[in-house]
Amino acid sequence: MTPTDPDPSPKSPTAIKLSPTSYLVLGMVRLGIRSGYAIKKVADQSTQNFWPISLALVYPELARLEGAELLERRSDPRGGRARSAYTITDKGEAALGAWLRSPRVAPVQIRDEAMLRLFLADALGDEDQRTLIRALRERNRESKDALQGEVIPRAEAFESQGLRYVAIAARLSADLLEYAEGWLARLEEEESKKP
Amino acid sequence: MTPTDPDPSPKSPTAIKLSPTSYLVLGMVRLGIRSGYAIKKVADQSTQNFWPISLALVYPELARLEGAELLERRSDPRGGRARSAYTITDKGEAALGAWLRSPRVAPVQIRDEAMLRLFLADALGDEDQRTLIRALRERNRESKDALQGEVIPRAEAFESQGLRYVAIAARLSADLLEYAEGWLARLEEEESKKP
DNA sequence: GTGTGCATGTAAGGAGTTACATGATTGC
DNA sequence: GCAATCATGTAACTCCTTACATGCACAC
Repeated sequence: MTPTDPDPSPKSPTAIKLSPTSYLVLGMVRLGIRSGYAIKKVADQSTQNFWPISLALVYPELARLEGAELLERRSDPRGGRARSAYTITDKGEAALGAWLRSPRVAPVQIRDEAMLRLFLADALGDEDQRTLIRALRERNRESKDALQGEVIPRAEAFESQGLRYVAIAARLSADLLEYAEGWLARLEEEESKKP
Repeated sequence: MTPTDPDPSPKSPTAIKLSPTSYLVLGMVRLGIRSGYAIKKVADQSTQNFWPISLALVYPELARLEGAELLERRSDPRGGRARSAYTITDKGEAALGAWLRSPRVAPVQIRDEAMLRLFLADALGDEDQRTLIRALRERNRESKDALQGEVIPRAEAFESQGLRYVAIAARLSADLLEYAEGWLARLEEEESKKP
C-alpha cells in the first residue's frame, strides 16, 4: 500500500473486482457444478429467487475467475462436443470464505411490479382491487408450488453430501411465499366483505 | 395499423413506452405528490421495499410523461426557488387504470446478497455460519423496525384521505420481514445446539 | 431425420445508478 | 454565517438481459 506503487500491473494473477455474481459462480463450482451450462441450470432451480443469473454472464465470469486463478479449467469433452470443467483453487476457496465472513450485509433489492400495483390500487374500483389481490396471490402460489415441488427436492439431494444450506435457503424462500399467500388470502377475504 | 403508415411521427402526444417506474411516478402524482423531489422522498419511505427509484430517473420520467400528456406541469416557485408542480390528466388516469387492470403479472425480481451467502454457507465453519445467520437476521430486523417506526405511520396518514393501499402494501412488507426474522431466529437456535 | 437438450460464446441494448453541477431557502 | 434541506437536472458508467450465432448428441 505504498502511495506510489512502482508496479501498477504485476505480471500474472490479475486482481479483479468480484461481484456477488462472481461468488455465485465460484460457489457453484465449489458445490461440484462444473460446466457453465450446468451452473445456469442449477441456478435456475436454486438461486433464482434471490440471485438470478443469465447464461451470457456465466461464461465471461468463469473466464474472469480462471484468469484470476480462483478457478481452474480443464477440457472435458463429451464425445465430439467440447466442454470445460472447472474446479475451485485454494485461492478461490480463500476468496469465497473471506466474502462469506465479511461483516457488511448489503440491503435486499426487490423489484416487484405486482406489489407496486397493490400500492397504487386505490385508483381501482372494488371489483378490480379484488382481482388484483387474487392475481398477486395466484402468482405467489405458483412460485411456492414450484419451489416445493421441484426446487426443494433437488436442494435436499445436496444434503446427503453434507451440504445443508442449499436446502435451508430453498425452505426459507418457500416458507416466505407461503406466508405471503396466507396474508393475501386474509386480505382478499376482508376486502370481499368489508367495503 | 396499416403496413405502410404515411405518418410515422404524428404531431403531438407522442406514444411512449411506459415502464413500472413510469407508473410509479404517475401514481405518485395521483396521490398528490407534486414535485420530483417530493416523489423521490415519498418513494424512499414507501415503495423502496418493492420498487426503489433514484432521483436521476424521476426528472426525465416526469418530462416524458408530460410530453405524452399523461401529466400536466405548471410552475410553482417557492420564493426565488423554481419548482414544478405536476397533476395527472384524464389520459394519465386512464393509462394508470389500464395498467393496474392488465392481467399479466410479472415475476418478482430479488437480488439479496445475504440470501446468496446463506445459500453458500456450507463453505464456512459452524461458528461463522451462526454469525452469518445472526447478521442476516439483524439486517431484517432493522428493515422491519424502519417500516414499523416510520413507513407505516406515514402510510397511515394516507388512509384518512381514503387511500388504503399505501398502508396495506407497507404492512405486507413489514409482516413479511417479521416472519423472516422469526424463521431465522428458529434457524439460529437449531444451529446453535444441533451440530 | 428431427426436435429437444447440451454446450459455448458474442453483440447490442436497456434500465437504472453514482457522480457531477448548480443554486435557493430555512433553521440554528 | 453555516449546515441541512429543497430543488432540478446532466453525464458517465455498470450491470445485466435479450437476441444472435453455432454446432454436437441423443431419443423418438
